[in-house]
Amino acid sequence: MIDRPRFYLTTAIAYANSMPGVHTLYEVIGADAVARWHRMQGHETRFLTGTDEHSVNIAMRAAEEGRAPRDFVDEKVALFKAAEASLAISPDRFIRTTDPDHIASAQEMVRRAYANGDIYLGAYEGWYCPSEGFRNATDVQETPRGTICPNHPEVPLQWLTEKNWFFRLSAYQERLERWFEDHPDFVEPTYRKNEMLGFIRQGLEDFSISRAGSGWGIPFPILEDGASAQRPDGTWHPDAGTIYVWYDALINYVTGAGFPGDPESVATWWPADLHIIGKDILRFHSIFWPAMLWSAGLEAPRKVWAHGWLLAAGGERMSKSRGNFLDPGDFVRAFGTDGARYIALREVPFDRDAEVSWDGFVRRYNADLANDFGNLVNRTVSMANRYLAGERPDPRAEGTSVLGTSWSTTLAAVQGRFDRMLLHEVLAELWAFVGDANKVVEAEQPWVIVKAVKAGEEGAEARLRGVLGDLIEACRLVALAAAPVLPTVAPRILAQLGYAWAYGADGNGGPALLDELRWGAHAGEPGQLTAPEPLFPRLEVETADA
RNA sequence: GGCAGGGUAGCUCAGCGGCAGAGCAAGCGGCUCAUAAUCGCUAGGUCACAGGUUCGAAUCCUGUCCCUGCUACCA
Repeated sequence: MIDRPRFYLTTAIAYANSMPGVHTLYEVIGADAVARWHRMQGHETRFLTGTDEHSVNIAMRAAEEGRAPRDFVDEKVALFKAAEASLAISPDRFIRTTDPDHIASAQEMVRRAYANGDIYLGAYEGWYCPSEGFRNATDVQETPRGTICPNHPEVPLQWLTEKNWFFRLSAYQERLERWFEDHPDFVEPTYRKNEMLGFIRQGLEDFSISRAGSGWGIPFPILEDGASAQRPDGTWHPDAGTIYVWYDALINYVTGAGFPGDPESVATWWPADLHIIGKDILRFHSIFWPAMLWSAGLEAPRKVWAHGWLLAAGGERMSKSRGNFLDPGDFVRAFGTDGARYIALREVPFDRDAEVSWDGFVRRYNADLANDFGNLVNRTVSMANRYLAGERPDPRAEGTSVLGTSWSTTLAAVQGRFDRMLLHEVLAELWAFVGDANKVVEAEQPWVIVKAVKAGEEGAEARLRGVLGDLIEACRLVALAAAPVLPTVAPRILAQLGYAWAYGADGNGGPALLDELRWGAHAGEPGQLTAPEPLFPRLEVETADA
């Protein structure tokens, strides 16, 4: 048990069938910023992300390359981990659905649902592609030659019936409606919640949770007669089939909390505070998932947040097959770890889709990071070095400083936006304050004051120290408040200002962030600034590529 | 088809009965601490289209045209 607030958040697990794109990592970047925001506040935080590795599709892709599925997904997982490392993503656990504890977890969830009477044998029917398995009715195409699957147009589809286990979702209809009513913030943004409510009210059907055969998946733990499918030698009976990939995938969130082997950990970490997911899988997370949990005697998560998407020019969804794929390697090489994170979270509202472009990214980087903030830190450090020999003066008292007054409203707004998951607005608030600081430099003109100091004018020295103290404090506060988004640059800024960095690489271990974010929190402590060093080198405008 | 959301400056968007706004991009000027930076000013709009309600409509109502999302087992 822990004695401080805990926060358990997850991303969706990424489907390990190809290399990651920036549009996929956007969700992880956002979740990482939220995780760091909680860690820096001193909350006991658990941030789970990972990969979804089973399914007929993945087995097929591996077979196309003549490789074993495990070998195939290992390679994809390495690509995801490398891309996340380059973006300073800091999961407390990177979970894979092929992990042994997850396999045990998914099987236990099936057993519990069975014991609760929520699982029964039925027949699943649909269009079956010999290469890809059952296909969604909306994905198949009618042609003169018959019904085909777009990925394998040469092979006619068969209408097949398969004996499967079904989950009694219909039994949870009323409870789900009540849950949505009693927890109006369960799904956000609100318009997404309304879509889900509409779906529930249409009437819920049971869904299949197993597939026949011992393919690439977690062995279904129960035989048709209800007996355990595990054989004396520990292997699983192939006749039991496998757990259908959705029933497998969602369960990673309880595995990550320690289910089922560590009840104390589950008591600490479940229910999750937040699942951050894409809008395309909201139904599974907000309707199927709570029902699955209730069936197993567990609580529903506290919040599901459906974020928007990065769209290419013309509003097209980004994907590798459309050729508008944005490679995370190019992205990080161009903008740096922190620049890439900032741009992604600033250019795309966290609650909506947005069209993005390489030119837009460059403009945003130059305007916000190189010019407004990077240059503010640079000119501030430079002036303190030049005019005060690098000694750090205190800021003026909050009530007597324009910036001190402005900061109190900024901080309140930042907190509110963070708590409502509006990460783009968090940054907009902070950068409005950066603009205030740049205006203060022009209004007070330290280079004029310093001449008055040299002329021995009374009060000039105090004025100079006051202005520079305010500017240094403004830089410290913005760096700290933006640290969840700029985790590697923030410590460098504090170092230039003569402050030690008190937090670990993942944001854990330092003083409570909200104390640090008080105007003048370190007044009276002597400090020495270092030589100025550009943080975000300005980029030349490039023509669109990537 | 049904339900929901949207169409406002070159770009991204805010405003949602009371003088059309912000940021970026563009042009001009100031300043020199700074990363060709920054500060100020300017320009830029049939608020998708047509009708209606109102003293007054980007905002409310009706219709039309576009765009997007949801409408169950690819994940």
